[in-house]
Amino acid sequence: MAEKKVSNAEIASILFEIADLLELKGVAFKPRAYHSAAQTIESLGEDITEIAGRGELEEISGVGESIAEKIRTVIEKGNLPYLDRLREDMPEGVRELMELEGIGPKKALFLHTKLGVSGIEDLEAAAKKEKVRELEGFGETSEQNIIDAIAVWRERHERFLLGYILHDAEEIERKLREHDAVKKVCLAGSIRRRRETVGDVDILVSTGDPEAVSKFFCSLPEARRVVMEGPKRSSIVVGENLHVDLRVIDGEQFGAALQYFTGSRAHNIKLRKIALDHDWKLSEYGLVAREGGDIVAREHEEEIYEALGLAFIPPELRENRGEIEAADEGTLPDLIGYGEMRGDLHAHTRWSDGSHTVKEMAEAARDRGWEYLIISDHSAGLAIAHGLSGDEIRKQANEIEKVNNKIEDITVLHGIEANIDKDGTIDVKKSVLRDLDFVVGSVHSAFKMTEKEMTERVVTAIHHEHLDMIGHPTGRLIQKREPHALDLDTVFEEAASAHVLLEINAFPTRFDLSDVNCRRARDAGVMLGISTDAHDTDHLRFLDLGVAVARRGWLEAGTVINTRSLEDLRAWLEK
DNA sequence: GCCGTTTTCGGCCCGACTGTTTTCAGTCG
Repeated sequence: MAEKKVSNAEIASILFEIADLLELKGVAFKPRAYHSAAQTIESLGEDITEIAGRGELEEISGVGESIAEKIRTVIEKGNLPYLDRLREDMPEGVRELMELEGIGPKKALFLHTKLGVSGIEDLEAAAKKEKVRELEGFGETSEQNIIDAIAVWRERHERFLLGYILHDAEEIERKLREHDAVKKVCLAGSIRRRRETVGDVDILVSTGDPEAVSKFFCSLPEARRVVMEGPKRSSIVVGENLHVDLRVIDGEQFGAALQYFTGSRAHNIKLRKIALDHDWKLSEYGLVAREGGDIVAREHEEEIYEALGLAFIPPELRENRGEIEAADEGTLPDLIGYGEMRGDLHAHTRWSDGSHTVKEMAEAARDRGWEYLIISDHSAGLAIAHGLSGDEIRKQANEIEKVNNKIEDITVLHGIEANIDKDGTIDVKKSVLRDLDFVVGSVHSAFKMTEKEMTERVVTAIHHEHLDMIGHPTGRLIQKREPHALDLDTVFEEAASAHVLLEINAFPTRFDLSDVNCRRARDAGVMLGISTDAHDTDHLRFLDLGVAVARRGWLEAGTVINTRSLEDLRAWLEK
């Protein structure tokens, strides 16, 4: 009987809960320790069970003797008596109150003690009965704020997918840039770091006329609602309840503000500690001497990193995943650039479930300046997507040849996205595959297998003589479907030795491999390919999102096959 | 509970805002 493996997310969630419960109890400092350990583990590139197996838990930053012991207990026993005891001490539902904006541990406990509320539903009823305003330290306003916070809590529980909002955010940024009174403008926050999901959008501007710019911002046609409008800070709601905040920054402090608002929090905290070592302090207003307040750096972000003795850290790396240490040692990767892609490896047409013809897709790819486009429609096994039979694949070859004869400045290659069946076989005959330029194999069915079975399935496909790339290797859909059980270390090892590519699928719902898995793959010597999985000419723009994932995964151009010319791509595939 | 080119003990990131207060605690990013 297979033992259930504890995931990093589960361990992180347990540590987050301990942090919250300790905070509710009023314990000092420990909550921060648990919180910090949880954050690190949440974004760890390796399975924590593996690390525990090697006895190296305490090498994880923020994990010491005590937390390591608790992690081991969870892995071995599946539960944690320490957490159970904490839960007994703290009435159910109190922690839930902390999910509300404006409610922290103190207020949560106070509301529970005074009103007997346990949980958000209870609190809402009490607030509507005007019970909250009677409490010491509360008033009518804070009661209304609680009611509003509950409405927000109900409405926006999810984050937004980067790929679906980046374009709109950049449009707003562009409009601001074109405004006469705007001197500098830049996206900040998680969108600048290109996290796969984004909570809200932060835009920084410097201007000589804050009021005019704020007014312009709040009257943008995209603004469905103005949350607040002021000279320092304004906030609007666009699209499906996405909050966009504008912050007006003094031009001399722009670099410091940009650094600060780009985050991540964990990254910034570490930087501030380094600043302290120099007897400086770092804030959104600048890097300044603790005594006397002399300014060390503030106008440009680069100057702040330089002053701290660090190489400049690209925003995509600022997650406190070792980038500060690498910047200190001069070992940061020379990240793949957004302009380095030469073509797309995976796109669909009307032959299967795409919405454009081969010619239309080719022209759109050419207009992006690419050298090649691989058309890889679905195979017959995916009936729902009108997958192609062997005959149809041969007919498609004729069409592709015609398009190549007609269009200049781009080469269309003929590929297929074939299904990897349950037993690891590819659902297209070798006699057909042999004539194709590129073969992607993807799992599209029977996701619920054991890790062992799924790993065998994928590894069998990797060793198929015609297979070139595994498409969306883990099958996850962000915020929708968990990755299927798969031993990635084995997959990486086999892909590297079999000379098979793993895909970074840049479709906004996928981002598969993910940033942390890219980094693991790189470390295992795997060659990766970035592709859009476009089903529409407009989707070709997703390629840059894939580059963002790759950058967050510390990848250099050399480990991404489609930074290479068509000639070099073909040479690699020949091997 | 973690961590260490000033520490194995004594610190632990910074500043602003909000709502409720005559000086501040709590919360947020």
